[in-house]
Order: sequence, then C-alpha cells, then structure tokens
Amino acid sequence: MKVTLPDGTPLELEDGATGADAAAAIGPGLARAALAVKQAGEVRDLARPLLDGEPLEVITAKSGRDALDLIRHDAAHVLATAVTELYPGVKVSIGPPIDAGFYYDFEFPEGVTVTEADFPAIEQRMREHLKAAEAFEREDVTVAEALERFRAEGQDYKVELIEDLVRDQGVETVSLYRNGPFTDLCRGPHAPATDRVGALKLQSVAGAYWRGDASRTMLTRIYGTAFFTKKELEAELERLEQARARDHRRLGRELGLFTFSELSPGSAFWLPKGTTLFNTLVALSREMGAERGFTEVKTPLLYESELWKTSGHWGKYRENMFVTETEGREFGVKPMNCPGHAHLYRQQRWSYRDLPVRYAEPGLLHRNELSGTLHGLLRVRHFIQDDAHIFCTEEQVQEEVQRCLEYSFATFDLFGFEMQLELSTRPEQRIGSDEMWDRAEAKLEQALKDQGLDYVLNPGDGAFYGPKIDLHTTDSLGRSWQLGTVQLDYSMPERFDLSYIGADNAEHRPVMIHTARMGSFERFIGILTEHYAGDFPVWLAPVQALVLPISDRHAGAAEGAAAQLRRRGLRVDVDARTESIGRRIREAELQKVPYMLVIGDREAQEGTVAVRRRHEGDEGTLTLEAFAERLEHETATRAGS
RNA sequence: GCCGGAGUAGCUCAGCUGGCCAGAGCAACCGCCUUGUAAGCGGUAGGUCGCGGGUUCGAAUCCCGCCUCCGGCUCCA
Repeated sequence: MKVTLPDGTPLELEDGATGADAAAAIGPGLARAALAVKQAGEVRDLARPLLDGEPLEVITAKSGRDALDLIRHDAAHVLATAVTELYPGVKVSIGPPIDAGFYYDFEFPEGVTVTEADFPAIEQRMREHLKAAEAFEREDVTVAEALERFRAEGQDYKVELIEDLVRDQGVETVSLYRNGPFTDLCRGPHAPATDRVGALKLQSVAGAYWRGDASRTMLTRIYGTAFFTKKELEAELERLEQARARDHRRLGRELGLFTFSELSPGSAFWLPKGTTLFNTLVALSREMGAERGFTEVKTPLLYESELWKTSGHWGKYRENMFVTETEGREFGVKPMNCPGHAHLYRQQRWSYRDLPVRYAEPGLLHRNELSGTLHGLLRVRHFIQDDAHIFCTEEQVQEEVQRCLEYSFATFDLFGFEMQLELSTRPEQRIGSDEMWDRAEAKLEQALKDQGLDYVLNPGDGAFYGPKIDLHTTDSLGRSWQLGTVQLDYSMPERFDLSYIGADNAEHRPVMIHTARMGSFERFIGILTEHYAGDFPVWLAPVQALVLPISDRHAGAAEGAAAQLRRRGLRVDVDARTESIGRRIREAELQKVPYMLVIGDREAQEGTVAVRRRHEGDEGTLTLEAFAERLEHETATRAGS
C-alpha cells in the first residue's frame, strides 16, 4: 500500500499496515510521539489499518485541536472509569470532548449526589489510571453482542444508544473501547494509551437532560479539562481566573454601573454611571439610524390581548408574557415591538412611493424568562432593544436586508467586535405556508452569499414568523450570545392585513423586516463591559475626566476647570476629598477613568492641567483649552480606546 | 422550569461536629494631616446571620418550605 505524507513524499508500506507502522517507518521519534493518524479528514486510531492511497497525517501533541480533542476524549473515558469504580451501580451515558475540555454524563444510584467536594477523590483515581498507561483497545462487535453485554451490565443508556444506531443508521456492528477495567460504547478515536493525558482537572458538576430532552431523566454532568502538560493546564486555569475578573456582573458593581435586586429578578437597576453609558449607546443608535433613513416612533407597553392574538404571540408565547387585567379586559406587556409597529403602520394608507418605511424604537420590553435562564445583563426579563421594523415591497427586500447587515457591521466595527453570522431557518412551531418560508429563506441566503459572508446554518432556529440572520459574539468565558438580528417576515403583514397601493393602483402586501444591531442595550453593555474589561473608550466612559486638586486651595480652580469642560458637553467629575493625591489617583485608576487632570499651584496659576492617562501615567501639562479640544475630538470621532 | 452549589456588615470572607456579647480586611463616618501622579495616621459606627416555620433549655450552625444568586441543562419571539 502507498500513502502520501503532508510534504508530498510518498510512503510505501506493507499491505494492512497500521498508523503505528507508518509512524515507525518515518522515524522512532515520531513513533513515540504519534497519537493517531488523520486520513480522508478523519482522525483514526494508530492501531487501525491505513486507508490505501489516502494522504496521511500523523497526529501528535503538536497537532492542535485534533490532538487536544483526542486526549480530552481519553480523559472523559478515564473519568467514567474512575466514577464507575468509586460509585458502583452508576450508569454511564456519553462523554465527548468540547471546546474547553470534556464532560461525561452519569446517572448516579438513588440517593447519591456528587459535588465538587468529591472531585479530589475522583481526580486521584483518574491520575492512577493515567499513570498506569492503560492502552485503549478497540473491538468491533455485533450489535447483538453489544446489546447483550450492556444489558447484562444494566447500562440502559448504552442499550438505547445502540438501538437508535440500528434504527437510524442500520448499523450491524458497533465499536467498543476498553481502557483498563472500563469498556465503553464509542466511535473513537483514542490515543494509544491513557498516559498521553498529561494534566487534567475536574471543573464543575451540573445537571443535563438525557439527550437534551427536558422530558427525560436529568443526568449528572461532570465537566473537566485536560492538556498535554501541567504548564498548559495552569495557563488555562490562569486564563479562566482572568476571565472571571472581567465578568460584567462583577465590574458592573465595582464600577458603579448597575445593580440587581431580589425584588425584581432579571431587571437591572441602572446607577448614574451605567445610565450614562446606556444613554450614550442609545444616542449612537439614534444617530446611526437617522443616517440610514430610520425614523423613531413610540408605541405603548401594554396592549389588549386582541393584538397578541392577531400577531400570534398569544397562541405561542403567552407563557413568556406578563399579563394583567383591568375592567374585565385582558392586557399583555409587550415582549417585542413588532405588533405595535405593524399596528401603527396599519393606521394610515401607504403608497409604494412611501416605501420602505423604517420605524425605529428603543422600546422597553418584558419577557418572562424562566428563572434558571437569567444571567446578569446577558439574559434579563426587562430590557430595551435597539429595535426597528422595515415595511417594504418584495423588490426592496434584498437591498434592505443588505443595508441592515451593513448597519450591523458599522455598529460592531466601532467596538472591534468579531461577530459570527448564523442563518436560522424554519422552526417546527411556526406560522405561514411552506411556500412563504421557501421564499424568505432563499432571500436571506442570497443576501449573505451576495456579500460573500461566512455564516453558520442553524436549521430550525428561526423566529416563529420567519427566518433570520443572527449576529453572535462571545462573553469573557466563551459563551455565545446573540446580539444583532435581521428577520424576514411575510407572516405578520398577512395577519395584520397590511397593505400599500402599488403603481398599478392595486393593493399589495408589504414585507416586514425586523432588525436590531446591539440586540438589547442591556446585553450589549454586558458584552461590552467584558470586551473592554471595564476600560471603556473615552467616548463611552461614564466619567471621561476626573479633576484632582492637589490640596484645598486648588479646589476652586478644579471646579472652574470642570465647569468649563462640562459646558462643552464633556463628562467630568472633581475629586476634592482631603485624601493624598496618590490615593485619589489610585482610586481613579481602579475606576478606570480615562483622564485624570491634576491641578496644583502651577496649573492653577497658568490655567493648565497636568494630564494623566489611565494605565499610561503622567503625560505632561496642557492648557485647559488644548485638553478640551483633545477630549472633544476623541469623543466626536469615537476613538478606539 | 430542571440538577447541583451558595446566601453572615456596602464589598471580600471567617465562624457553621448547636452554647462565651457574631469576627477580620477594605469601604463608610469623624478627627488630624494640606498633600505633586496607584493605598498618610488615629478613632467611631455598622449585621432582622436571605425569608418563613420547626426541633431544642439554647439555632448563623440541625430539619422543612419558599426566595434570590452562581454553574450547567432545557428554553430564548
């Protein structure tokens, strides 16, 4: 047989040669370092025969993602090994590698709960198995054999997995992997032995529904991570520690931005500094919207249930709405602005010459999210979206969608966000005909392709009234959150019987586009806070400059300077406490104020300020006027940092 | 909503195998200091131990219910 190496060299091997044989043929160093091979895009065990004629890549610890996934999958098996030894009667289910490590889901016997306090003992047992360098041995067995084995062991989840493989894929054999005393139903691949895992740590325990189905058993999931070396593990743990320090919930309190209360779960209380930040973003949204032909409207918070029945929310989302009643009439607090905007559109006659109509509204929304899903500012019950709805003709859809995307990118560029695009298509529960969905999905896909944009397809995740393009980004711990969205909707115009008069003097149905860039200001500020680690750029900083008089006799000059800057619309505070200047500078640094302006005898005399830049230190003296111009310029241009 | 964990002063935490008046640091307040670029010194005050019920001579500590938060799962218009 013959395979080709990544550099193009051909390698002749005996028929039936394995990955290990290939590695050995290349060199003894590689033979020791080899973990697996990659052929035809598939990572395969070293012990398996090679695919004749296929290019061959040997996976070693230096192979990045593939290599990490491999040993993390190994680690998951070792976790299951330790757990089955320490907790007799435990049922195992699945344990894959994930981005940050691995997990394994277990069902512990009645009355047994595992907590983080149990981790040291489990880790200890795991390390023993790593040290023993137990080989991963693959065995392909018939379905009947596998079923008999796992039934005998009472491993119900494995039995179900096999039965499903037979039903869905018609498999006749399955593969088992044994390491030491533990054998798992597993597709593989694995490294040759457990000792390739150099360092591991169990991280958390959580509940997880079997097969992600909330109607089925809640299993116990143990999360962990693994690396080739202790050093890499320690670096990762250090990185996590740093990430936690930029958690917006922590920074929000430390920087005096917002707070939460038990009395209104899922709703932020915005402190003055946070409100300033919030309002700055709302102003940005207004400005950018106006430049793009959006006009602002204001619609009610509370609507009779009639409106929600028309929009379809009453049937589909009533449980997530806050409802109230007065004088025998039932009302719902709006979870979204679109029905209000559709209703508003309907209240006048429109000509095709008027379209597109673009309504924007930073509207206050309430959604009764399940208590367990609330998460700081990132998942709340009370929030304001930078929401907008476009009513346009069928012919205008393409361009409007593209304009929405441009608007989103322009917004994110200001902050240097990396966004991931997702195209979400028809969900199971939906309104509107299949023909309508075909058309709408095709339009969005076309818009993405025309722009040459990379995106991920997210089947079944569309809104109930139409498909959407979502813009996602991640928080400091790598969790993905949706910010912007562009949603195409042929359904709401139908349900609200919206129309416009065409050039042919006949009535036509407009198309509705729902769009937001930041998503909600709440979530956006959460992400923004973590993105900047609280070091907001000057134009966003709640306090842009803090004036620090050296001693009491400079307080007047400090107040005067601050007043002058404030008259130019700059956000300036004075800290005239009788604390040492060192102390006040330290606190201003911790509060992440971009500029500190020190005023002592010399500055008071000359009408200057000694400028100190956050994290940078003393930058020398400027006249107050020169500083004002600099700050004004940075604010107006929304300079980076 | 589900599984697990947590809730003690404004913040970070100790105390929690039941029993001396519930402690510390930081912050706050008062006084002294009048300060030149990341913590000056001294003093004072501050807590229904998340809420409700129970066990007990006695509960922050044990038990039950609820609320909120944290990590996940499910959900996410």
